[in-house]
Amino acid sequence: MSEPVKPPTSFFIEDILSIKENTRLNFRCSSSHKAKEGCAQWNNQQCEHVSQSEELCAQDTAFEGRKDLFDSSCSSTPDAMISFTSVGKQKRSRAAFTHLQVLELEKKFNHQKYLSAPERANLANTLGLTETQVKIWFQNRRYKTKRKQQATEYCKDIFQKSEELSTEDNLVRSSLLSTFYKTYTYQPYVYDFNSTWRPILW
DNA sequence: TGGGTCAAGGGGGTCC
DNA sequence: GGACCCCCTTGACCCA
Repeated sequence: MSEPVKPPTSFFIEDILSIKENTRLNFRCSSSHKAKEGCAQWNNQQCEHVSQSEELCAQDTAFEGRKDLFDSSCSSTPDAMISFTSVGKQKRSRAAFTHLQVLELEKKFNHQKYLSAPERANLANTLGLTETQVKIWFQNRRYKTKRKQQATEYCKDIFQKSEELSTEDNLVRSSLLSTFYKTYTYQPYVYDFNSTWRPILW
């Protein structure tokens, strides 16, 4: 039951896309996509962490991407988004873009934060998504980037305040601020951006 | 089982 | 008034 291990080879996104064009019909499907979603999420995170090194990300995931292209268990189209419960009630299901789709979207997003209508149509056609899906993805992606940037700036500000509190009277406050800074890095949305530093839920 | 993630829903604003 | 945007929420899914 041991499969031969294929040595990794280098290739380009264009190569993958050219394969995809030949397998477009297999790219659309409506069956279970959990494994693909997990892979897409992983890839998305990887791409964010190395957003400035797309080639590394591409190489790291391209082999899996090829497997995706030949795998008919993916789901990313509106056709696959509505399933039905036993009582016939419509149940909304979340489309999971393949990591290749996410990779290309991220690549485009790194290049430009906004798409014109023709660019969006072209990208949607290339990736086998609808224009609405591409538009919404870019909207969500911009918002996500903005939130992360806000969190980062807020962390810096708080950390500076904690650094400035060096007198003995402020040791407690300094300690609290430092603690806050550390926790905020991991739970930024618990806190209120708009007012003085305080947890929203306190 | 609670929390994180993410595609999609939807309100409200702007622009042409 | 349609298209697009930001912003926030919802619902499905995954994981520790």
